[in-house]
Amino acid sequence: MPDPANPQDMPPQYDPATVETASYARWTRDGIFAARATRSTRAGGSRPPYVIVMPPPNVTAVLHMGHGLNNTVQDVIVRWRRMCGDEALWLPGTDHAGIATQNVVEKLLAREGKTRHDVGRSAFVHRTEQFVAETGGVILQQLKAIGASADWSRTAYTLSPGLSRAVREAFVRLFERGLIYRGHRVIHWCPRCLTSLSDEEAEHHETEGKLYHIAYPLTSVNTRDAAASIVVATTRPETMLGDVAVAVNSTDERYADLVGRTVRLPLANVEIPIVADEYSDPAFGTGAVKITPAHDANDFEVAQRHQLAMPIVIDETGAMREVMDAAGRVPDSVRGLDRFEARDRIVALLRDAGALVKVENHRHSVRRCYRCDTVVEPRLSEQWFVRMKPLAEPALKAVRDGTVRILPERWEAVYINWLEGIRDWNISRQLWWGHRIPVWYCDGCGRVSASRENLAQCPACSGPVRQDEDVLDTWFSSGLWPFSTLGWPDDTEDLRAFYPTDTLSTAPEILFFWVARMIMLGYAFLGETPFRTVYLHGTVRDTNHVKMSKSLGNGIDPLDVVALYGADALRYTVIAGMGLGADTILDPNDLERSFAPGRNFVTKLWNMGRFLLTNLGTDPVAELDTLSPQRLTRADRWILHRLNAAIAVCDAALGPARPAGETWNDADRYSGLRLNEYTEGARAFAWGELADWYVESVKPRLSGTGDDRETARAVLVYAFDQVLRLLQPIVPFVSDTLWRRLPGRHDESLALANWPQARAVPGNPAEFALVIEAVNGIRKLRADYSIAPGTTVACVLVAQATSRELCRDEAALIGRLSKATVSVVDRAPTETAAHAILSDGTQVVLPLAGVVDIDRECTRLQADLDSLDKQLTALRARLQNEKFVARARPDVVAAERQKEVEWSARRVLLADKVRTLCGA
RNA sequence: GGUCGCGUAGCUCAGCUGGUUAGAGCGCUGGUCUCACAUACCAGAGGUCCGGGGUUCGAGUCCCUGCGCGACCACCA
Repeated sequence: MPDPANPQDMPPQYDPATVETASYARWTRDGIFAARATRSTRAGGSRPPYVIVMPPPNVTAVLHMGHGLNNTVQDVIVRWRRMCGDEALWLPGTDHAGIATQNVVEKLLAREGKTRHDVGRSAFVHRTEQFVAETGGVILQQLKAIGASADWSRTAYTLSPGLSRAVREAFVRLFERGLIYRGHRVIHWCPRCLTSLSDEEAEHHETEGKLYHIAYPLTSVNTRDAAASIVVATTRPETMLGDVAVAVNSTDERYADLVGRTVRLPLANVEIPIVADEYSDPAFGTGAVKITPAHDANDFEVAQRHQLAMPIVIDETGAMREVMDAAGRVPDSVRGLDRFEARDRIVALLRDAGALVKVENHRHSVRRCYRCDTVVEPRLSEQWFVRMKPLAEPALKAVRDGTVRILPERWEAVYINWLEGIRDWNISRQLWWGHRIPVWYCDGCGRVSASRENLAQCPACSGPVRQDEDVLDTWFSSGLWPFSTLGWPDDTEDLRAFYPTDTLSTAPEILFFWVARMIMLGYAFLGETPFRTVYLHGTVRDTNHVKMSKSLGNGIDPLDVVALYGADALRYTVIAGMGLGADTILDPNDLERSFAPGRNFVTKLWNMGRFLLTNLGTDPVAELDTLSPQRLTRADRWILHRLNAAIAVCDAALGPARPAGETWNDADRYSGLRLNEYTEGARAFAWGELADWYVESVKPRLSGTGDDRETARAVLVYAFDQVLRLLQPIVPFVSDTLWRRLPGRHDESLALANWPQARAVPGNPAEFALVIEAVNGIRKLRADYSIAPGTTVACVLVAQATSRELCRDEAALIGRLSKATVSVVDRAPTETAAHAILSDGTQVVLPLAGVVDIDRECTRLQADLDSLDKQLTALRARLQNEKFVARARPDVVAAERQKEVEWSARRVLLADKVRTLCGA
């Protein structure tokens, strides 16, 4: 059993499995994710609240990459804010997901050969509750496996008693304000789910269909008539059985004298009028449109205008049947047929009757149920609606004036456009699983009562009442989520401390379903926006850019990734690739390749920690502040300076956390939450600077003695500590595990440590850059001349006067990192040699007596010189261009001038070298 | 039909208000098991920045246009 406190027990490869479960258990035990209302500044505490409510996954869901992505985003943000000293709350929960869950349970019943009607409503609901209790919420456990730092003590559920009370309160308040009404309308109906759907739930799909031209014969024919019939065009011939009129545009001269006449509806054998209505577009089809009020929303409106009947000829299952006012319309040979079979049959019948004029191919969009993909049937029925216009006003204003910002910015226009044209929301569903509509009907006096409490009798006449059979759209309860989860409608401490929340992270697909409704309802009930930032991330797709989904078999199971490479590797990979709003492309067929960046980085961090912990020794490590600034070496100053730069990059990428005032100002509005930039900033520092250069440079100092060893240990530990802090939000497991082993940390938790801040660095931090250049120069020469890695070469630095001292001081370090014996001189030796010229003009000279290929070196040098000449010429032309000097930004011009000086100096040296070595 | 986005190295992507010789990771080539790390290190190859116009001293970046993808919205039957 390895001892995690003993660095000797650290294996060279990080093994996430041994660390992650234990880490998470410890975080839970220590309660570090729990937020307390009393600490919020809004409740008299000292910490600004920072709140994210988790988009509740369906209670029956299992984790997929979409969840993995979104919840990692939220976790990174909330962990960042937690370290910044905010009272950070990430509030988790699940959604009862009306249709989705009911469908799952119905499928289970189907396996037993039963339908929900066989078992009855209360038994069905009970069974569903049972199912949810047994299998639901699995996803929340899975989220823990990827490190989600949610406050699980507050886990909410839309169908819990508390949230159900919020739903009733919301419904009744809207009802009392006249914003909820019952209407007889044509709505989208799913014949498979047997429920109505909102406009948003009926998705458009482009479909290759046909446009049928059907002749409706005039009932009486004049000699003046050009034809004995009027031809209508339709994509859905089966609905003709429900036709009540043919509409033509009043401006359409072709049909001017037919208006007011009647035609005989084929097959149904009913006489129907020809009416004039603006709805008919003369340019489409034949310019004459059949009117089927019960099965088309537009036709419904036409029928209302003309006071026509509205016979229903398709039943709720999508089968042809006379349902209402349609007696005799459905021929025997069609009755009972599914609508699509009926279409074929009717087309055949029309063809036989000679009424089918022609059939054209026609591409159009067909709406399908968002849950089961069944083609939706427009259907006349009685539903509950929310009047949206008044609710939309404040929600529009909030985004327009910057109270709420949406990232990426382009979605704001989409949001505004949708809200401006918003239509009433059908909230009733003919389902059993959900919040039953809190409305009671009195058959005695006809009163309709919405009530917070269950009613046993009519409040008006005390007669018997019955509750509405329908349930609410699942998105109705979701819309209350940011405040129902905090205890609304009660005036709770949580609500005061944490509402409004800060950031909502989700996929753009549910901008209308959910985000806009939360904002509208937040204003409706709290008078305030539910959050200040909407962060819309992209979609996870495979390498063919196809959205990952279980049904397509192109998904990646995040738990597989966790098992293979660890949660940190998953998180890092996903976050590093998070361009704002951009899709994430991963290869489900090559997890190794997809997640190597994360796995490699985590291993690198682990090994850096391993080196540090095994080479630190047991002496106490000094605090950086206690060291005299004079003791800092060039490397020390450089790495501390680079750390400052990294912190600045991360801060700029992440922040600002919240608007400076009531609204976002212009500078802040679209900045921040660039998670990929943050990750890259931290990675580049950790790997490219700290590991590659500082750790390498510090090695001899650690095994030395005295003050310098103390300094090196102090700086190394400080820098590593700080970079672990920067990385904690992204890779919490490995960073916390390493951090806890640092001297003096013991039982602290990195998740609660302070976020890094820049500190003043004495002296010139840039000097070390020359060391790096020199090492790179020598390495390049070695590679160019194929000098075996084992051999140490002699090397001369011909230093510029300004950097001579620096080169002398650091000669040993340069030599060690480049495997060379370095000496520093003032003038170039004349022997045959390879060389490189550094940016300050210092030359690296590598004697190659007997080995160097003079011709090759000359060729190389000449090429360098040519290239430099070319660039120098372009640079000088630019500087001599009056317009450039006059119009370019002054700092740009200054930089170009400086460059000209440097390049000229290099050219002199290079030309000199070419002359000595190559003659000519 | 309307609106919007994208097209930069073999792959996935950065490139912020136009201004050095366009970057990273993965992959590839060559070399290293160098006492933290071969899930690593060192060096390298690889780009007409989708095509065509234009604005500008200067365009991957701005404008127009063409091509190719993609998303969202939509009551033309």
